[in-house]
Amino acid sequence: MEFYQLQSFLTVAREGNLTKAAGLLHLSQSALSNQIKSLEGEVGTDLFQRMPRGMELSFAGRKLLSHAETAVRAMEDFGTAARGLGDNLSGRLSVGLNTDPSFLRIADLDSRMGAKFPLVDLEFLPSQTLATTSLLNGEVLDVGFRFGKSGDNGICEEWIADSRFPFMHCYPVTNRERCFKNQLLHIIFSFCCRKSVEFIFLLK
Amino acid sequence: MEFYQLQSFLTVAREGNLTKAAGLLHLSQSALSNQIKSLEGEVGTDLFQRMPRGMELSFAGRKLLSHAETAVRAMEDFGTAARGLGDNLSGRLSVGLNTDPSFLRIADLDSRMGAKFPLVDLEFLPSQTLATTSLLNGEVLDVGFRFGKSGDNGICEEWIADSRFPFMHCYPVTNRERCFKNQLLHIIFSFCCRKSVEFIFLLK
DNA sequence: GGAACTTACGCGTGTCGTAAGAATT
DNA sequence: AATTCTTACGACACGCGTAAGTTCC
Repeated sequence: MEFYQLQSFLTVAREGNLTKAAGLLHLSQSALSNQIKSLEGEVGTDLFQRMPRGMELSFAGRKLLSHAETAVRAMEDFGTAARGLGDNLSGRLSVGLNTDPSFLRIADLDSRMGAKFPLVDLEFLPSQTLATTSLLNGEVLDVGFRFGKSGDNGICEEWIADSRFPFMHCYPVTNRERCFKNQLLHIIFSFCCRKSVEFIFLLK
Repeated sequence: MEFYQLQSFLTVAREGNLTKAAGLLHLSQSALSNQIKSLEGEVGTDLFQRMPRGMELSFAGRKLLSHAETAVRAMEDFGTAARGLGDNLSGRLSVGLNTDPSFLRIADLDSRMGAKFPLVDLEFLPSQTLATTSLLNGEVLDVGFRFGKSGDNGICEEWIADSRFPFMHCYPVTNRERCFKNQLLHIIFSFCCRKSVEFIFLLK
């Protein structure tokens, strides 16, 4: 029984729909379906009733929902506490800009990052929407903006135009070597979350 | 950042010693070392000071300890709540006995299991200590007692002679098909935990 | 030498995504 | 036909253990 399973459980319960939940979690339907099934296996009971129109919490699911919520909140608290004392972060992070920096409010991002993380060196490079993907794959960029979906697999996309932008769920980079950058990206995501822009934040 | 990492963090912090913690968690030194290092990577700071005599919590580690404790407790609460409503468990579980059932207090175990899980069919089979391992591997037994260590890899052993028997940590079976039996084994473990016996409970 | 942790490396399990299947509207 | 969830399957990443390497007592 792992953290990600409980997160998935909550998301599916909240959305009442596996497909939508999978989208929010940046997961395929089948992967999420398997996660839930595996959790149900460990619990020993079904957590959802499979309806023709989606997933509805079962009796056991309703019973366990609050426990799952507190557990997930506690885990997230650990994460934020950890990130809170990471003020000694340092390093370089290359950000690709596909359009006018002022439109992307880069100055704002830069100053807020600089205030909070003086040792972090943000490097901004121009990168056309169509070039961003390959620059990410070539390790030239760590992260970048683009217009519209890329479709490239292995790259995590975040709509920053959507008001319900789930930046709590930006955990695409899991390999150990990138842990450092992961944290910075967490922070950048939280800065970049805004409602009125129609591009995508890319992360390999 | 996953549940097992926080459990490991707590155990190492409590023991102040990676080797001993690895034993309690049924893990190799190196695996645990990697877990801690990976967690430190995500957190962005060292959690321990590596002393010649063991691991000592760093400043950040002390700061995060309480958060980790509440998170782990919350996750465990979820697990116990889940197991609490699993009273409709049913199925068959084969238990190998290497010696006198009365010495193993099998009647006690059986009656308590029967009271709590009337649909669970416990099957007790004789199995010499030396035969138990192969019977487990041959899927004849699901679990069995033996004297002393087996040394067979892929089989999880639990000392039930030790008063500090960590039956909170019996999570060796992870593949999906065995989830059901996993739960029963959890329960059996909690029943079998006693202080004055000198054999080992085997679990493939 | 012994006890501690880290690093290197091959292996296996589990999770992922793609794609096809089943059920319902 | 469209939407939903499940199943099958190949692929890859991650965590594991063994064993060698380092450091300190």
